[in-house]
Amino acid sequence: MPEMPEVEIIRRYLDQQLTGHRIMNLEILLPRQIKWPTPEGYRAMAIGRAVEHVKRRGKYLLMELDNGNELVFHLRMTGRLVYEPEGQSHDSYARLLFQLDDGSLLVYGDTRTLGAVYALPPGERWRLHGLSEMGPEPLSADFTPDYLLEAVSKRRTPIKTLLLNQNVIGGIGNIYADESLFLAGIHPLRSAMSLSATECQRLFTAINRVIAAGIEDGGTTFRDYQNGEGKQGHHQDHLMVYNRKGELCRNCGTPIEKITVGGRGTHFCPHCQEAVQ
DNA sequence: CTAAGTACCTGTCCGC
DNA sequence: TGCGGACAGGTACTTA
Repeated sequence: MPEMPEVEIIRRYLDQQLTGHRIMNLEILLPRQIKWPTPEGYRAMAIGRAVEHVKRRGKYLLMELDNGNELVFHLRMTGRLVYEPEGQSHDSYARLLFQLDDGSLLVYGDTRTLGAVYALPPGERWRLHGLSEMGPEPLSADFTPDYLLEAVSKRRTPIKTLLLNQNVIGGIGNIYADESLFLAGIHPLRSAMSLSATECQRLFTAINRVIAAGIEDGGTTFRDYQNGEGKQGHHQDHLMVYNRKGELCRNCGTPIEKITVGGRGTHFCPHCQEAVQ
């Protein structure tokens, strides 16, 4: 469900609420959500530890503990992390309950149970290839027009598919990929290597603008996404193409089209996004 | 190596 | 109204 902006919104709130608090107990309602180590090993690594920081890398949330261990969460499609000051879960799909030292509760909920939860000792991030091999993320110093140009130049895959490849760029998901390509005026089926330097520069700017706007608006909520307070985002009110099939382009009035690219639903304006070359 | 297909799950929506 | 199939903010694994 959440892409980088949504995870960042969750991170900011949890960092504020959890920092300095100690995990007193952990109730594991669905053991298979814990991918590493075993559920028992996970409990041993988490219980009794205080949270020092909540960080993020791409779509991963990283809770750094006072013994150097990290609790890692990837929410995939329907995962959510909600902080409950009153200590009461309101999630009918709660999978993990972290009881904190002040009686509050951190609830990991996940309808489709596709999310992945890990606990890592220091230096063990290599176990998570999705994390250790992730490319630079939008709005970071490593993500530059030159980097994008280089990444694009080697690949024949559709540009939309490349944007979703986390090893190339970390954090972009289906919504923000479609929105970025619209803003850059590039058709999602264009071969990555066919982009000119100018188009690459436009795409670079578009990605950063779209991701920043998503964060400013508190994320995008269609169905499942909620922030650390259990509230919705607002960016769905500002989308140009995503989930707007048949509706009129806000720029030119042409109906938005939906196709499949790399197995993912893909929305674009056939007028504003130039044809495939 | 890249690419495509499949698997993991449950809920919702659309068309018949 | 009821049913079946397609589809959903994602990634990892297998096969070609």
